[in-house]
Amino acid sequence: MQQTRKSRQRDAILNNLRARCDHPTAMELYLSVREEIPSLSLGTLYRNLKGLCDSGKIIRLSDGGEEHYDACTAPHWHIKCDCCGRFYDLPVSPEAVRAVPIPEYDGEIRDYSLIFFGVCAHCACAADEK
Amino acid sequence: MQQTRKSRQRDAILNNLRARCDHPTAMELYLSVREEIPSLSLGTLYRNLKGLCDSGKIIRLSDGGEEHYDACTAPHWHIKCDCCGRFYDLPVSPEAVRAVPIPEYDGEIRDYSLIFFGVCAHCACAADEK
DNA sequence: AACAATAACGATAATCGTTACTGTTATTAT
DNA sequence: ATAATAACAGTAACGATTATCGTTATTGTT
Repeated sequence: MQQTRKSRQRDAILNNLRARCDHPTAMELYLSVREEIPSLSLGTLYRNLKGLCDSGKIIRLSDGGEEHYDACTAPHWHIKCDCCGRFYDLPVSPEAVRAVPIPEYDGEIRDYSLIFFGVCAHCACAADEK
Repeated sequence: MQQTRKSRQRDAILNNLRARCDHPTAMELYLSVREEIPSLSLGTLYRNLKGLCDSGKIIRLSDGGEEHYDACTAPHWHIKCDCCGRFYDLPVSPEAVRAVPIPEYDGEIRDYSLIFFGVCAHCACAADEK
């Protein structure tokens, strides 16, 4: 098993991700953490992101292209802008979370991923200006 | 704009996908369609999959790794097995679909993707046998 | 039916996000 | 302090997807 020892790199990665409200890609996070630790290797970033996901400290957001990462593990959903590709938080009440019906299934359902798609306010404005 | 002319390759791809109940990856589909058209190029497959997605004739299922494709466009959800990685249909009633709460959002929500995760019946059985 | 325009093709190279490998460094228990 | 090894930096490899390019096939027009 891994990630038993502490490391400055992993702390910096997790702290950086926790301090931001966007949902950066690995590269965006890499460039940002490099401002603090210029020697950070991309392999180290990916290795730690994987470990942090496995241990449930961060969440991976998938939609075909690059992965995005989120350090907020409280229940909330996301919207991805069809236009700019960014992920945004979509705060939902606990009641809404509970309202998602868990289907009958001849197996075991453990979790789900719910991502909305649309146009963010920023991109909608940009379109109006044309 | 593209995909204005008909093509034997695209028809074969779409028909193949419609005839199956699994949710194949591009490579799985490629190998299958090649049995009908051995000269089919992988580039042609990807180009047509993209076009078919854009025109809404098929659906792309994303979860980090390879993409999976589904020719069923009627509303239904999916479960991905944590164990074998396969996607399965999860038929849901129209009422269940309507039960998903659309959050308030300062932009425009157009669609959503809901994927459940768990263990399929097949993998659960395999685990029991150990 | 022949022709011209070009969408679509097959083959293959390039791209790019991610993972694996290798020798070195840093953490931790003894 | 020492030894064991997790974790690192640097870099090569991987794999799914996309782009390029010369050729083929479809389609509207003579």
